[in-house]
Amino acid sequence: MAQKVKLSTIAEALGLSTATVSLALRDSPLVAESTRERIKEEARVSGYIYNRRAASLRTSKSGIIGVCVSDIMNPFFGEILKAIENELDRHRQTFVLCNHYDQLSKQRAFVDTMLQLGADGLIMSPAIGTPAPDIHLAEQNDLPVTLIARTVEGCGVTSFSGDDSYGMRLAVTHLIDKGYRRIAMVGGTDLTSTGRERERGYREALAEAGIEYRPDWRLPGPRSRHSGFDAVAGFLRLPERPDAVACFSDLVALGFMYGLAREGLRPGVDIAVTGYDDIDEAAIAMPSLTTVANGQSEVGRRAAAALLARLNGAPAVESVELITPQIKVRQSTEGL
Amino acid sequence: MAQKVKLSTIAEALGLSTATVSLALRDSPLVAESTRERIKEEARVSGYIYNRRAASLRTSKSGIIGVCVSDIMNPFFGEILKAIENELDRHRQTFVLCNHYDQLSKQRAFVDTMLQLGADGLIMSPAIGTPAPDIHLAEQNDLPVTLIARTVEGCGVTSFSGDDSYGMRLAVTHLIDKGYRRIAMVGGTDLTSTGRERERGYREALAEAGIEYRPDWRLPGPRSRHSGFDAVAGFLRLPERPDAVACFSDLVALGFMYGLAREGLRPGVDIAVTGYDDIDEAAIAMPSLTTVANGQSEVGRRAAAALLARLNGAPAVESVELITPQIKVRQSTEGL
DNA sequence: CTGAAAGCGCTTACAG
DNA sequence: CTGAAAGCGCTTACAG
Repeated sequence: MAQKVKLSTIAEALGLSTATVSLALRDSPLVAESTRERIKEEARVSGYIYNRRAASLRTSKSGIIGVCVSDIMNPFFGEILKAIENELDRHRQTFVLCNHYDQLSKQRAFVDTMLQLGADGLIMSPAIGTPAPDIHLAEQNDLPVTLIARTVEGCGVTSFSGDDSYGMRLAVTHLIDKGYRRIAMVGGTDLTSTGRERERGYREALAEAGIEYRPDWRLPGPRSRHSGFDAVAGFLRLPERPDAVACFSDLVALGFMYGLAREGLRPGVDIAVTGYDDIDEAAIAMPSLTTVANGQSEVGRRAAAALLARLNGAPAVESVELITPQIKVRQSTEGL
Repeated sequence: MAQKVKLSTIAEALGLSTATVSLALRDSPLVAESTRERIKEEARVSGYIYNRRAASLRTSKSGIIGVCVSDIMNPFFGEILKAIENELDRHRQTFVLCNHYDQLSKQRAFVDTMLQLGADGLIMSPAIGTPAPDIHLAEQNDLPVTLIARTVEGCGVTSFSGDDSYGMRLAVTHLIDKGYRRIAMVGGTDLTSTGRERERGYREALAEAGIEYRPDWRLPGPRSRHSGFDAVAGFLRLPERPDAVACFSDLVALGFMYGLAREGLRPGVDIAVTGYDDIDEAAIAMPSLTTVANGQSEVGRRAAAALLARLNGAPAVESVELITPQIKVRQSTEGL
C-alpha cells in the first residue's frame, strides 16, 4: 500500500473540498450529479476505504449491533440468530456476535466492549444471574437493549421469548392424551426463566389431568445433547421407572434417546420422549422427535425489529412478549 | 445519562491534563502512583467509558479481529472458533464473527466492514470461489489474513487445516482392513479444497488396496446433516449396493445413519459408516460413529497464534500448514 | 512527573 | 451547488 487514501486525497485530486466529497459519497442531493460521479469514480480507482471510526466519532452512530447469547452453537439460538441477521442486514447494520457461556464476567466484558465501540444497540439472552443494573448501565449510556429467550425482572426493557409454560403444557398434555401417566421431566434449571417456565408447564399439565407431581421424576440439570445422554443413567436407576419423558429441549431429548438406545431401550416404543424447540434435526432423527416449535425465527425477527425501533427513538418499555408455540407430533411418542 | 464523561471531564475534576489522565488509565509508569490512583478512582465513580473509536482513530489499532466462516452453526467450525476465542481472549482482542454462507458477496461485505472499522486482522475460511485478489485487497490495506480449513491458491498467506487426504485415507483404509470392499463416498464438493482433498484420500486408499474406483459410488453434494439424510434415497437406488459408506463429515454421516435407520437398515450392522471431524456427538450417537479427528482446536489455536504473530510484525508467508488427523474407531464400522 | 498542542479522518452547520 | 472551519475524544511527541 502506497499511501492511505482519505477524503482529502480525493478532494485534492479533484480540486474540491472534503465537505463536497463526503456529501457526494453518501449520495447527498446537495452535490451536483456530475460532481458526484467524478468523485465516486475517483474513490473507486484510488481504492478509497471509508473510515468508519472517524465518521462514528463525529456522528456517534456506529452501525454496530451487538448480539450476545450463551452459546451460538446451540441450534436453538442458531435459528434466532439467523432471523436477527436477516432483519439487521436489511438495515445495513453490522452485527457482532458473542458467547457468554452463562458467565457474567464474559457478558460484562462484551457489553463494555460494545459501549466502548459506541455500538448502536444490543440484543442479548442474559446470562444466568444477570442483575437488572447491568442492563440499566447499557441503557443509561445510550445503548438500547432488547432481550431474547430469557428475561430479567426490573430490567426496564422488552424481552421476546416463546411462551414456555404453555409450550411445555402442550407437550405433557399430548403425552397424557396418548395414555401415558408416568411422565418424568429431564433437564433445565430454575436459574433461568426458561427453565422455570417449562417446569411450571410440566406441573400444570399434570395437575390439570389430576396426576400427582413426583419430585423424584423431575431430573433437572441437562441442557445439552451430551448431558441429556448422561442423564439416562440416573433415569434407569429410578426405583419406579416412568414410561414417558418430557425433555427440556430437543438437544437434551436427542441425547437422551441416544442414551436409551445405548441401553437397549427403544425410544418411542419402550419410552416416549418429547423435546422442545423443533430444531431441524428433530424431524429426521430416528425416531423422529415429537417436540414444540417455539417460534425462534419470530423471536429473532421481532427482537431485531424492536431494537431498530428503539434506534429510531421509540422509548424503552419493560414487557415480556410471548410467542405462542405449537406442538409437532412425531414418532417418539407413538408408543402405546 | 447526565453528561458524557470523557478524559477531559476527569482531568478538569482533578485539575490535571488529559494527557496525564490518558497515561494513568493505561497504567503508564510515567504517572505518579498516587496520581494514578486518584484518576482511576475518579474514572470509576464518574462512570467513565473509554472511547475506543477515538483511541483507534488516533493509534490505528482497533483491538478487533474479524472471523468469517461459512456457517458458525456447523460444529466443525464451532470447535475451531472456541480455540480461536480462547487464544484471542488471552490477548484482549475483541472478535467479531460472521457467516458468509459461501456467498462471495457476504464475505466481501464483511471484509469491507473490517477494513472500515480498522480491524487488526482477519481469520477466515474462504467462501467457495474466493479469488486471491480478495485476500490481497485486505493485506494491502494493513489487514493481515490467516486462512483456516480451506486455502486459496496464490493468496500469499498461511492457511491451517487438517490433512484431509491423509485423514480420509485413514477412514477408508480402516474400512478395507475391516474387510469391506464395496465402499461408497457420500458428500463434499470439489469446489472446496477440503472436498477435493477428502475425495483424493478416498481414491488413494482404494487404489492402494487395488480396489477399482466406481464413479457411481461417489455421491457428491451433501455437507449437512439434512442433506446426508436425504442422500440415502439415492444410495438405495444404486443398482449395486455398497456395504460401506465413507462420509464427507460427521454431520453427513449422522444424517445418513438416521436415513438408513428410517429405511429399516441398521447402520454399523447392515451398512458400515464413517464420518469425519469427530464432533462431540459422534461418540454418543447410536451407533457411535467411527470418524477422523482432524484437530480442529489445533487449527484454531495455531491460526490465531499465527495471526497474532503477524500483528506483531511477522511477514506474510504463503504456506499450507497441515495438522495430522487421527482415526477414532467406534461401533458404526463394527459390522462384518 | 505533568501539561500544551497537534492531529487521527470524518461530518456538520454556516457562508457564500 | 461548493468551501472553510470547527469539533468528535482520544494519544503522542515535545517541553518543562
